[in-house]
Formats: sequence, structure tokens, C-alpha cells
Amino acid sequence: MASNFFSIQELAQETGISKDTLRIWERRYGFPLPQRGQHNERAYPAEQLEQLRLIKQLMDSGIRPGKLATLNLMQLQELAQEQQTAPPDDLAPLLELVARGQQRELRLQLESLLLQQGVKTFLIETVAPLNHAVGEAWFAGRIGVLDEHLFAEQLSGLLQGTLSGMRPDSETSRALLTTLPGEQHGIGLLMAACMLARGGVEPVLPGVQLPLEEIVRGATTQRCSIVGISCSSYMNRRTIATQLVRLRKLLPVSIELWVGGSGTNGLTALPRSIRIFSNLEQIGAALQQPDRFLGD
Amino acid sequence: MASNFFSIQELAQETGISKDTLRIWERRYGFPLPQRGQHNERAYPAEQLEQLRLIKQLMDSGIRPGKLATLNLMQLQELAQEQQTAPPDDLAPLLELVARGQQRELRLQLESLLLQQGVKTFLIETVAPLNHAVGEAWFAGRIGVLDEHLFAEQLSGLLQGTLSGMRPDSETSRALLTTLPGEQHGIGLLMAACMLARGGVEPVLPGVQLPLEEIVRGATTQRCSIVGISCSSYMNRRTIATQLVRLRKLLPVSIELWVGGSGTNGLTALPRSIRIFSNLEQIGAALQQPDRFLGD
DNA sequence: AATTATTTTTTGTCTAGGACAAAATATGGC
DNA sequence: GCCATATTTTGTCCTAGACAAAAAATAATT
Repeated sequence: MASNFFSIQELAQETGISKDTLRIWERRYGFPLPQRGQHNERAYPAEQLEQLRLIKQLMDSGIRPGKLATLNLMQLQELAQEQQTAPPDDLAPLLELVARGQQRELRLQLESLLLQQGVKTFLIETVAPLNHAVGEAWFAGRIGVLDEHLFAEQLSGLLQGTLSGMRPDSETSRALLTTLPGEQHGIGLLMAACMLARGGVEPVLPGVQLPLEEIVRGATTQRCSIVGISCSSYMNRRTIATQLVRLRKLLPVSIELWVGGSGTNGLTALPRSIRIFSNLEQIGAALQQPDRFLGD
Repeated sequence: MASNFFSIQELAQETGISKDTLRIWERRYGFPLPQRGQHNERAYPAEQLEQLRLIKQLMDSGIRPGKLATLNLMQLQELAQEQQTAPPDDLAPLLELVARGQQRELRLQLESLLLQQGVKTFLIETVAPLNHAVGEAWFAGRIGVLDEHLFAEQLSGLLQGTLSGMRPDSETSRALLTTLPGEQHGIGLLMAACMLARGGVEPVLPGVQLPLEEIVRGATTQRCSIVGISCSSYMNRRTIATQLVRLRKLLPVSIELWVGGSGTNGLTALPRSIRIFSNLEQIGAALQQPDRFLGD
């Protein structure tokens, strides 16, 4: 039984850490230190992939890789446990359904909750925390990638359905929602889109990974007064910041730039004309302020 | 006005050609030959990005990069034009709607066509060729990335809606449909899913980019007798072949492996236990043969 | 003591050029 | 024409050095 080894390319793809970075971590910290294949290529065992995922997660909470790379697996797990925020009790049954891959039952329960709570409450008190909890459970190894993906698909379908029932038919303000090139996670966009639609703004959703030039072109041709970008912590923070600043420069001043998602946490020194949202409520609040068209 | 330059990283992201490959092409063929930035980093002008896209497209039809890299833009365009297959006339009005970004009208027309033609004809004679034509039009610069994305979203929504109305409720054969890690295009999956659903097979759609181990786990836990993989020409052929062979080895022999998409065109020397579909009709045909459970 | 300016460390990405296997093509023998 | 053997083409990997931007630590100032 050939236990599985990963090439450096595969490891980079799975973790979102570039090949260059993987090599230099090995040089500097001695981790991840792979075996070598027949032709001297790096061959990473599955455990190192797991450990890297853990490290990536801890980095998102601000700990530096230099510290993390010197710790062993157990110490990392301790650290991770400290950080774990237990998911609210009422989400436990839903999480259970995700873990068991019972998509249909999950869908039904979510639909029922949506009706019960209404869009806003559903988004803020159910969808957002559940999505977060699923992400954490995946990191902790309590649910598999497959179940996480299936959950995301169910949620997308549900939110898209909700959206199509909410589209205002008259001429209203519009918002173009997308992610930066390289960012593949689009669930945040759908959540934001629902909040916006609820506030009378019509979302335009061209999917993920739109090149900056196309964002600008799209916002103009689609007559959007807002561009919304969702950033996960998958991408490197520096890249995110650079791209956002560049986008702000390309975009007409009359168009607002709104940014949200876990990838925006550690961002410092962005121009004030880029508006950062750290949760969904803030979107709702922003839509109610009449002064929201005063730029920087 | 600082005309836009791209870093090697951005170019790699946009074209799907790796940084290593870009550098070695420069070394060997002298193209793309970027300017240099303040710190000697490569800075690619937008025209080189365009030319690269063209080259990538021509490579998909079997021409070798060594030949292409020595040609100038005009020669490339000539070659491309030779290859262009004019889209069927009846698609022209739809393409026009895509190009103009008139999503709502497009959606209505597609829905009407779906009702008129029925699922199978709609998929084979409208969706597949239209999708192809949109891809070609994008390469040729006749429509923007934004419009292409918006089209894909509309189509996804429509097909997903169709699917949810087709799901068989009794216990039937199931198929897990996904893409390999690195492959982001999922439209093909939805088309295949519709064909399968129509043939009485229930599709399981966990989204794109599922790690091989998870595909195996998913196929087992979800009790699927078929695993379907869609490959676009975005990914390198060699990578595709390697991954497919690896997947076939990981997968129990009782589970069939079906593969389709433009990325499978030039694939040679795959084991016969991997079944390649070059169009949607073949899926329909395969579902009607009673001997389809005889593996290699 | 708190804030601001300056140095030091940390970190990720870039560069160059070399090596090599697998795929694709060309060449020779039958 | 067809099969086996060279030869070329191609993409990815390797090492090792450089450097700027961000973060942290230290010094200087109010």
C-alpha cells in the first residue's frame, strides 16, 4: 500500500501556500520537511499537509509562521483548541446533518428556518455562524472536504432561490459583487447579496475571480454605484491589500468600494475610501444611512 | 495614465500558464518578453497577455508552443481565424444578448427554449453549442470576461433549477460529479448532471475542485456507482492525465470513472477503465446500454 | 507615561540558470 | 506501410541568492 505522497505543486494547491513559500519555509524553519522522490523531488506525506492546514488556520488569527513552524503537532493542536469558539448550541443539529452528508434533510431544515426567522435574522443568526462553524469543523477534521462542499452547494442554492424572489423590478441602486482574481470562495457574496437586496439594492453577481479591469468595466456598464468584494483568508493578505488599492484607483470615485470577509481582518493602512465590513449587520446599517454617497 | 502592467504572478493566474513555464518560454523562445520594473521584476504589458491567451487557445488545438511563440500577433490571428468554426445561425441572437449583458432577457429566452425543446435537445443543441460559442467569442475578444461570467451564472441557475425539478425520489443509481483540484469550470458538470438525471441517474454535485481522496470517500459514502469528472482546457494535459490515472487507482473497481470536457481531447494512453466522453449524446447513449457495468 | 520616529527582524516573492523525465516527432530497418 | 529506436521538444523541479514591504522592537521625544 503506497501511502500517499503529495508533490509540491499539489501541496501548494491544497493549502493555498505558494511553491516558493513552501521551499523557503523548509530552508528557514525546517518545516515542512518532505521526503525526496526518485528524482530528488519533494514528496510530502499526508501528515505534513494536515499540519500545514493547521498552521494556516492559526496564522489567520495573527500568529507568525516563524513561531508556528517550530512547534510540533501537539503544541499546534493545543493552540488551536484555545482559539476554538464553541458553536452555539442551536447549530449543533444542523452541523450534525452537514457531517453526515444528509443534504436533503439539511436543505429542508434550512428552508424552514428561513421562513421562521425571515431573511435578515436567518442570515445573521443562522447562515453566517453555521458557515463559520462548518469551516472550523473542517479545519478540526470533524467533517470532510466533501461534506463542506456539499453544504456550500446547498446553501448557495437556497440563497440564490431566495434572491430570485427578492429582486426589485423598478430602477434602484445596484451593486456589483465579486471576488478578486485567485479567490474562489463565493458564499460570502451570496450572503451580502441577500442583505443588499433586502435593503433595496439590486445585486449583480458575475461569479468569482473577476479581473480588476473587468470589475471596473462591469460596474460602469451595469450602472452600479457600489462594488462589493469578498475576501476569504485563503489568499495572502498582502496580495489582497495590493489588489484592493489598485482596484480603488481604477474605479471612478463616484463608485463606492465595499469589502468584507475573513480575509480583511488583519488589513492595515487601507485608504479610507475603501469601506471594510466586518459583519453582515454593518451592511444593513450602511444601507439605512442617507449619507452613504459621501465619498472620502 | 499608467498603462497597466501585470506581474508574473498575475499573468500566470490569468492564463493558467505556470510561472516556471512563462520564464522558460522567455528563455527559449523570447516570448513573452516583458519589460522590467524598478526591481528587475518582469512587468508584462496587456498586449502580451492577450497574445498569450491566443496562443493558449491555439495550443488547445494541438499546435506546439515552439511554433506559436515565434509567430507575431497577426500570424496568430490568421491561424485562429482558420480554426474558428462559425456558430450556428440560430445562436446569433442569444450571443448578442450575452455580448450586451442583457441577462434577464437572456434568461427568459433560454427558459422558453428549454420548454420548447425539452431537456435533451435543449442541452445538446442549444446549451452546449452556445457555451462553446461564448468561449470562442471571449477568446476572440468579441465579449468581455464579465459577460462571459454573467452568462455562466445565468446558465448555472437555469440548469440547477431544471435539476431540482428532475430529481428522482426513489432509490436509483447515483453519480458523483466534480472536477479535479485546480479546475474551476463547473458548467460542464451541470450539463452532464442534467443528462444523467434524465437517464434516471441521480447526480451528486459537491462543486468543483474536490481532492482525489475526497472523491473516493464521497463516491463510497454517497453510494455512487459512477464518478464523473469534467476537464476544461484550462489545465495542463499532463496534469490531467496523471491525476485521472491516480484517481482510477484509488477508486474501487466497482465504481466507473467517466470523464469529459475539452481538456480530454488530446489525452492519449489512458487505461480503458477510464471512459472518455467527447459529447453529451454519448452520456445519453451510455445510460441506455444495459452492459454498462462491465468494467475493463 | 504615552506617543512618535527609527532601527531590526521577519516574511514572501522575485531572480537566474541548471537538470531531467515524459511526450511528441523524426529516423531507420523490415 | 508498420514497428522499434533515436532525437527534439516541453514543462516542472531543483538550488541559492536578493530585496522590499510588513511587523516588531527599540530609541527618542513630548
